[in-house]
Amino acid sequence: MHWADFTAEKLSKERGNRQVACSGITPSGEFHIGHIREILSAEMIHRACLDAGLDSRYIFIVDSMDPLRRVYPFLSEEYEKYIGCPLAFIPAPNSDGKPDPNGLSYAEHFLGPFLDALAEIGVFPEVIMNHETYSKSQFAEKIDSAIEQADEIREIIETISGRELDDDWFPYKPLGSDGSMDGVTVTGYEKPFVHWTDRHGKSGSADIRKAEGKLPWRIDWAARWGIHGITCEPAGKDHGAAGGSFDTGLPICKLLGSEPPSKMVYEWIQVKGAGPMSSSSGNTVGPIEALNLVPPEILRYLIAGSKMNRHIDFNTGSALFQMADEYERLVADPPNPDAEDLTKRQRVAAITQSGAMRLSQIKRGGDPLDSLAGVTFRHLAMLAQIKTSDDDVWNSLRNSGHLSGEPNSALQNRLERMRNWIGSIHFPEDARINIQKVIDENSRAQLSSEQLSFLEKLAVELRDSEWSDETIGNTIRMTSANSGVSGREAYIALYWAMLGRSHGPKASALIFEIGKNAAIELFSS
RNA sequence: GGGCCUGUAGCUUAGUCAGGUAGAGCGCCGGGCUUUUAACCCGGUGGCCGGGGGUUCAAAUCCCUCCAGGCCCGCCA
Repeated sequence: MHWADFTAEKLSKERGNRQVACSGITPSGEFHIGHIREILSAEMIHRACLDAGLDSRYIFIVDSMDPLRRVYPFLSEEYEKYIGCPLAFIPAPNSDGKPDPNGLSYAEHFLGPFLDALAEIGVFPEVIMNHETYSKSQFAEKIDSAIEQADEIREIIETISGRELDDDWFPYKPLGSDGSMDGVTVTGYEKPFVHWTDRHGKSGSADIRKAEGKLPWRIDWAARWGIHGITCEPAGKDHGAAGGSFDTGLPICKLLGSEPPSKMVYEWIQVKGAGPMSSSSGNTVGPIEALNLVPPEILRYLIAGSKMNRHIDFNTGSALFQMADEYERLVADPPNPDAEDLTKRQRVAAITQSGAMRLSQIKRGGDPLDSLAGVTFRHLAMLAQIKTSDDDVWNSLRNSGHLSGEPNSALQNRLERMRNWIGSIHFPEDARINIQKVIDENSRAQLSSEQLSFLEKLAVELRDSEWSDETIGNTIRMTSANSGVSGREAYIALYWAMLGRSHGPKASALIFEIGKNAAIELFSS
């Protein structure tokens, strides 16, 4: 069974009909591909719950109340003064990394493009800005409860995480006079006010019914489970470590009077750049960038097709061919769990694969066949490189029998992404078609004298040839017959001459794209 | 130091939770398509399931142990 369906079944038994799946991310900077797993793990479980007939919601909590922790490399020094301030209350950086007082908040700034990317992969969460949950007083009861039971919570955190808390530790962090929660000391509590003095010597009171402070992370997380009735929240492996925030969250959530979701941990996505630059610069791949290269259903399949506890190598190099082709193959020839002659294992595998395919669809319940491009990624990569216009690509596919009529949106989408990919540093070099200007020494060494004379003759014949795919093909055949080289040898010679390899895409189409003068120059060189 | 995960064919892996004769894709090899779209079709090669021990009629699967690799653990989501 697919992990999402398995989880849905488990949730149904444990928590009944009403389910709330949740993701949570701090918008401290650009979102990256790893966040896609956070989102999709929960969203796919949500979909599986719906498919199982459960009443399910999917919420995405944006940790907008979290403070800016440090001045990140993409920020200017001016952000120094905002350290410790909630991301919802400070200005977003402009293109120079300077605070832009007229723009969006820091949190919104980074969230917007991410939500756009999510829409492209068919994810439409209920977005909850955590600072609003604070300002709408929804945290108040939990905060009061946490303060009243501060000793118990301290005990839980110290015992389970093995961490020693300071003597002045308090389960609520008020904002000081400058809006920062750094350097603020709690001096007392009179419901609903937490009294404080800050590092500037000023004192004041934070109303727990407003966004004037927040719970520390470990308590915040535990509290929100209860506030939103969350039944499932897959967490990154960093939370999953023994004594981590998941482990302390479970008892704290109960202490605050709610039932926590059961622990669920997903592995991380690692970016192994195929391009030479990514290893040195170490830059991450953003979801928007990823979507420019990878068709959305295939990005979903990356997550759906991997078990939660396995790390994923996000590879925009040659592995992308493999992943895309695997998806294509599955859609074209779907596994049939009902087939008679399957062993138990094969049946389980078939069910799992069907689930992965179902969950990979952009639209829930969408027909996988609608996402069938009908061409392998590798083949499309070749055509995209030798055909400059999309119409020529479609024509070529019609000629080869891959396409009848007009391309569907999935195929158009694939080609668009493919062109982006080819234009990027991520496209694998060995798939790149580099047409030689002259026959290099290495290629020449591969060729017999007959083959070389064939090329010379071809150059002459082409001079008077009409410039069409078909005519060029005929000219090749005619010339090879006249030169006494076999068809096979002739083509091999052409590929060595054009590409420096023994194989390649259809030669006549390639010569057509090279153009008459360049081709003649090449073959007579 | 604490903990998690992984180790199955040359490569990527399914199957491990619910034990029942090791599956797939890629690659490779051979053949076909009346002489090449990196296409397509057919067939084939290939694995003491990391090592060892235990439980069982039966172990890739459960238990113990060892080896190897990856990762997480600063109130930091």
